[in-house]
Amino acid sequence: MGRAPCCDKANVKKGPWSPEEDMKLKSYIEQHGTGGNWIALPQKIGLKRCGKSCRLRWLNYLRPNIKHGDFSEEEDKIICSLYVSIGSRWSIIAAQLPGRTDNDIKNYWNTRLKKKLFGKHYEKQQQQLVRRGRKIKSGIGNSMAIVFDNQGIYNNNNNQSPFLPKLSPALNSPPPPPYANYQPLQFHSNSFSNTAGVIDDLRRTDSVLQFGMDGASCQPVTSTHVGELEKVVYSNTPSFDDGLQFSCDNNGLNLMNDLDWGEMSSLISAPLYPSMII
DNA sequence: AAGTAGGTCAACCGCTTTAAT
DNA sequence: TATTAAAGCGGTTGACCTACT
Repeated sequence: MGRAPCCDKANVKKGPWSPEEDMKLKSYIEQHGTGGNWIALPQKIGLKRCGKSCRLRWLNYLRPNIKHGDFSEEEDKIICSLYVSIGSRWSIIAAQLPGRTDNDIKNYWNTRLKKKLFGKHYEKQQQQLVRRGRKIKSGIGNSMAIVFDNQGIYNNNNNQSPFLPKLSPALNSPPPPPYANYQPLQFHSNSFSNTAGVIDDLRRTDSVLQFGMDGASCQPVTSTHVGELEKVVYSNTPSFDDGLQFSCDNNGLNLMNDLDWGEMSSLISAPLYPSMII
């Protein structure tokens, strides 16, 4: 049995809010607050709206100091850098931008910023892939859709976004054997420093990312070492089903546990991410 | 001028998390 | 500690608008 609905669906109004409804909700909340109970609010005011709808309307439109309209260059940068590091956690991103709502930022990202950042080429490729009905694997966390394509590689190297880190020199030259036929992938973080060792087995098992280095078997990764992963990663196994495997250079990783795949994936910068269609 | 395609954004849906009991 | 309901959240939808043919 499903969960009970939060309101009587048959008796609530849906769709756009009228100015009268806005006024009722706004003036009530300004005078009395929400009372800590959105569900009860519409009845008190005499609005035929779901409590959730009232909450959304207030948060996204009616509450004071909401900023609408164009985003500044500075805001763009904040959104992009946060998206790259934490993915689509809009409420967290919105918390860094006073006056902006998560819904606004989400819409802005989906309709404009993504294109601005990734370019038209990326959009077109996505559309073509969908049209061709090819299988797109996008399961890396919830943040970035990664499409594997062993023919038409998307490479943003010559048109790189100012919001993303520069490619490491290694990405501009062919990968060394035995990865000559593999596609370079990139992890990035602000805290790269020295490099040491080689990760030769990196895989996801359930929600835990694991890798082994210098011939050692897979072990879980600690989040404290995430930032130390080296930039260049070569994919050799386009299989998400039983673990995505990479080989890569790394950076002094040794203690490993409790890094979930979402955290890891947030370190992957999609525009630089050549991929393979399976 | 009319029809169509694409873009935008407010609002909804349903799942997850949190808080109260 | 378990259960329940509300709040929070992100993905998706669809109405409206604009640009293009």
